[in-house]
Amino acid sequence: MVMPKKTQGRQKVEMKELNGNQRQVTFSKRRAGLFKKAGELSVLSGAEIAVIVISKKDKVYCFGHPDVETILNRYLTGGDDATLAESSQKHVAVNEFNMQYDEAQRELAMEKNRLKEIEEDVKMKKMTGSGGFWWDNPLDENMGLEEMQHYLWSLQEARKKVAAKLDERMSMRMGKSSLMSSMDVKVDVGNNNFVNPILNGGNNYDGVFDSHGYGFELGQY
Amino acid sequence: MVMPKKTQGRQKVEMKELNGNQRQVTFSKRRAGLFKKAGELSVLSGAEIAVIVISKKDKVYCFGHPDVETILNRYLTGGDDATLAESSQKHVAVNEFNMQYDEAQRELAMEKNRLKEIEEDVKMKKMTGSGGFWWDNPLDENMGLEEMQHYLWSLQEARKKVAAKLDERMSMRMGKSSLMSSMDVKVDVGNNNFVNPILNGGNNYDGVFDSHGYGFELGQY
DNA sequence: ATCTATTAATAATA
DNA sequence: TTATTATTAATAGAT
Repeated sequence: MVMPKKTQGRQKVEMKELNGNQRQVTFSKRRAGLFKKAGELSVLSGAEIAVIVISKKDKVYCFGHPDVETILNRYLTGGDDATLAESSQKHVAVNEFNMQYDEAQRELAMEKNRLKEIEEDVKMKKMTGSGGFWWDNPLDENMGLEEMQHYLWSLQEARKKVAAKLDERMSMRMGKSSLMSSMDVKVDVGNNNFVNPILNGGNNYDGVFDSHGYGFELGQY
Repeated sequence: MVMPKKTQGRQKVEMKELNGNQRQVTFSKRRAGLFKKAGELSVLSGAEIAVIVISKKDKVYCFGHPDVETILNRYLTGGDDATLAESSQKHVAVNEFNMQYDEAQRELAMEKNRLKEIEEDVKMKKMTGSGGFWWDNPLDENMGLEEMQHYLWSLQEARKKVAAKLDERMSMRMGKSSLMSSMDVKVDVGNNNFVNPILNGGNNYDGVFDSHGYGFELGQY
């Protein structure tokens, strides 16, 4: 006797923004999962971790071990006994990483497009069966490839130049940036009403998180 | 013929602090997993998420969408910040693109291998000095640099604002300021001696400093 | 909130 | 570090 399956089980999910109830449910489930993962990583590796999630409705949920504030402080100042100078260096470097990362994005996109063209070119040439492979053809028909090679080489050179100039410019500009300007920022902490401690969902992990006393959330979704 | 199992497969792991190499490996793997989860949750639910991880050796790793600073600011102020929003909004689009970075990274790796094969077959062809292509134009890289510089500046400003507010918060909580004085510290950017920020994988992507799409790492574990 | 059938993450291994 | 693969863990869909 064959019992019909009770559910289809987990289905593969596209990584695109969900809507309506599905988004709500997924948000809750995965947020819980994320906090659990953070807690586990913290325990297993002894690392300090803070996770801040702000829903589309501006509700704030967060996890932190030992607690969010401490970690943010360490993040902003660069660690235990680090000076701000050091931390600033780190931040600048981090930003450099990000920028180079963004650049890499463009490169990636371009390379992928380039490849696609090449692939199609190859496919077409092969299908025509004009005798020999496409890369044995005269130069004019190889232009795509030539460009590609040149492009790859250029990319390498450009990367080096950008890295060098970026470093150079940062030294010049950032060296004299006004740090005090931010002191004018108005601080408004009046509307921070912390509420109930986290308890990431009703899963069996409450014990661990609660006993450690880390994690809490602000409001509800 | 029965082949002995190659591995025992994943084993359930006790939730206690690991040591030595095992901790190192687990930290890397799970940290990557955590960042990936954060990115997925961000995409699926449209939430803004920041994850900060500080290893036992005080190395800072973080993930943020749209970026850490913006989220910390929102967390600390409990509201939207027009100035911040504006400065980081520009990169939201880029970050959206970053969402698929992990995947794209693998695709790129594969495509690069294919490229290498192709190149192998045309290695003999000479590079004709055709007069240069658009990507050889130095103006392009300069423009990118300007954009990056602006972004860098924005993030720096954002960081300072966040730092000021966090300090206020810490003052309230602990009755003393831990950051205020440090705001005077001179920032020496020219000295950042960052060593090879590991890239994910043995791919040739020197410009990429994070394997999760939208985060970045500081140093090594 | 619960219950499975699946997919996804990852511990062990090479 | 990177790749494989056997398992465990997370979770999508349905109740």
